[in-house]
Amino acid sequence: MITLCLHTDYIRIRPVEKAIPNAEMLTDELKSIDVDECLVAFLAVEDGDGRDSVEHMAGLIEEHAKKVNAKVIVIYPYVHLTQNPAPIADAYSLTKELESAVKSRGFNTFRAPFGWYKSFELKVKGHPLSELSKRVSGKEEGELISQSLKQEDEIKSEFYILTPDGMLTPVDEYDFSNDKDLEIFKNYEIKKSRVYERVPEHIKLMKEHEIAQPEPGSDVGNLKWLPKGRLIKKLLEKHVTDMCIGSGAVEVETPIMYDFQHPALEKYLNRFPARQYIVKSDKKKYFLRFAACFGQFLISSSSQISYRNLPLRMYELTRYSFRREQSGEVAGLRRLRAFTMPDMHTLTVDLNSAKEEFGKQFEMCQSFMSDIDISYVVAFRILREWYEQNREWYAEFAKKVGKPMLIEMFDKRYAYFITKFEFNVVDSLDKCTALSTVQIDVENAERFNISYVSSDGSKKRPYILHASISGAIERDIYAVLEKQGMVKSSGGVPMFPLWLAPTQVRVIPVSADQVDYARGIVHNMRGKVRADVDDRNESLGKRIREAEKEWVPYIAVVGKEEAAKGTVAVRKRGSREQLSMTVDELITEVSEKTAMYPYEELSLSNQLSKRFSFI
RNA sequence: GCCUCCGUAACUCAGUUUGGUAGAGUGCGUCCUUGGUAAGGACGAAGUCGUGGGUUCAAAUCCCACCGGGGGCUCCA
Repeated sequence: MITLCLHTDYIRIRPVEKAIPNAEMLTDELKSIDVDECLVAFLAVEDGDGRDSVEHMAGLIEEHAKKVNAKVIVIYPYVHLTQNPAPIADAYSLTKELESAVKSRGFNTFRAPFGWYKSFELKVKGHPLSELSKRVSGKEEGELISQSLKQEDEIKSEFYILTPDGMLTPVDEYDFSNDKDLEIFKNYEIKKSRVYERVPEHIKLMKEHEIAQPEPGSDVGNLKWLPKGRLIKKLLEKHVTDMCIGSGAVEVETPIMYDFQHPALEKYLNRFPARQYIVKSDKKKYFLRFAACFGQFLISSSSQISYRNLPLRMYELTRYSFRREQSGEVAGLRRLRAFTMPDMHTLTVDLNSAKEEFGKQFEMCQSFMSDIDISYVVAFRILREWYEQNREWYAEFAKKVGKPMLIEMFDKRYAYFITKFEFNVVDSLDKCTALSTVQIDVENAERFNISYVSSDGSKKRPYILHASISGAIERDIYAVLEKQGMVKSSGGVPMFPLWLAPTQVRVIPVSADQVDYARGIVHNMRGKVRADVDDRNESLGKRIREAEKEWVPYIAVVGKEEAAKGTVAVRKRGSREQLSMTVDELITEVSEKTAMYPYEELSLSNQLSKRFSFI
């Protein structure tokens, strides 16, 4: 926002015939303005200006007016002062806001009509303070872009394919005919354009299954989670947390906002390619975390750590991590501004130990991906000289994956890591998205002053691994829904992994006579199996159809016969056969298949007659 | 952030080209039906046509801006 302030003997303003398309209505008081002894403020509102700019500018005008002893202020919208004007609607409303802000500071105000060509005549007093230009910037906070983000353009890297036999082939020479996903991923990374007009599968499914929805009452990329989605998310969160703690991690919880001025944080911020949310508290500015790195590094830095304690793993489930992605980048569950990420950092004695941990965490990631039943493409990003020293080690990974994987080799270390891997998924629109990732960090021990005492009593810097075993939880759900959406559209039977299914067993009484028996079954399953009863007054066929549409893995029908024998007629998802089972057999089957996973109740009534629709 | 498409009942959508103030299916409610493995039947209620402005005798329909969503660019967990 820019003003040119002129202390004048008088000003006369007359709008001429012409106006821009969005000009304001010409009221009588705007048609001719004649003011004596006033401070005229020519005003240009710039792109990015907001309320703060108005307050700030009003303060400056007040200060200046008092100096020159002016009692009357004339605001004259004059876009030509800037090369970077605000959108017209913003400019108009902020112009009016500035007028009222000035008025509320005790001045008489006039305003020239907005959007009209005007002729004016004025006489500027000659004293030294009569002319003054002021600029306040509304951009100072919105545009904090890290160095790393700016550097992205300059990074040079080359792509290869590493096959399980240890062969490294430049991508251009590799034959992709046996691995479609890898080819799509390669093209995606090397940036060829794709044109799709379809809505991705998961966006339809997350609505159909009442999982999550955008919340227009919040910022973009901040979702509302409905009971079924909350349940799935809770189970995934619990599972990855159990895995990390099971691997020996200590669990902590750290603040979600951090001081911009903190020296270590400021530098780290500049090494990470993300935009931040800013929070103001009194005069201080804080940014919302984009990961748990700071919190855990600050803990590590103040802890007393001996080489005997290493490798030291520290874990937190960040609900939430915040990245203020450009609004156009936010999409469905794939990319959010607020997301849940398990973040584990491992301090290791030396690079050998770091490599060993890296390998273990790689296997944890593989195991998680298979738990949610998704296929993935592995990519490694490697500093070239590090690769040269560790060729065989990388070949081992290719063997573990059993499939060719993409290698990106960079000559200059542009970030804090020397190597990392990612597990990427390919979705229904051929988009590729990273889930799990682990990185070996060689910078931040120094930056955050993290050290351990080695066996000879000296202080040493550890190497640090950053690990997100599952990747963002929302993205896991995205990956599951995309995969099942693709199964569905290719004519298969989509389903959730059993341990994630909101309803695992749906009991359907044939007639009202069996409702009590059905409720009894559901009651017996509580705490072990998520079951509900479709006790609505609908036809049997319709209730079965709806259970199928909800992807319920086990549909248990109970009629006269079953009630008499104490059995259920089970229809397993994917087959239309009927299987007669006792209730205990069914409970055992589901419990056994889900024994390796967490269990949570669904927070909806287990009687469908009492449920309502959230959408 | 930029480009682009979209926004009509709780949901999915028709109606917008050629302006004359709304329709269907699903869901919901009431009643009938009391079922044997993917939609039983009848009746009924329900809409600021995303918001605000403009053009017009008249706007869901034409114009502008804004808000929200999808896709593309860019970017990432």
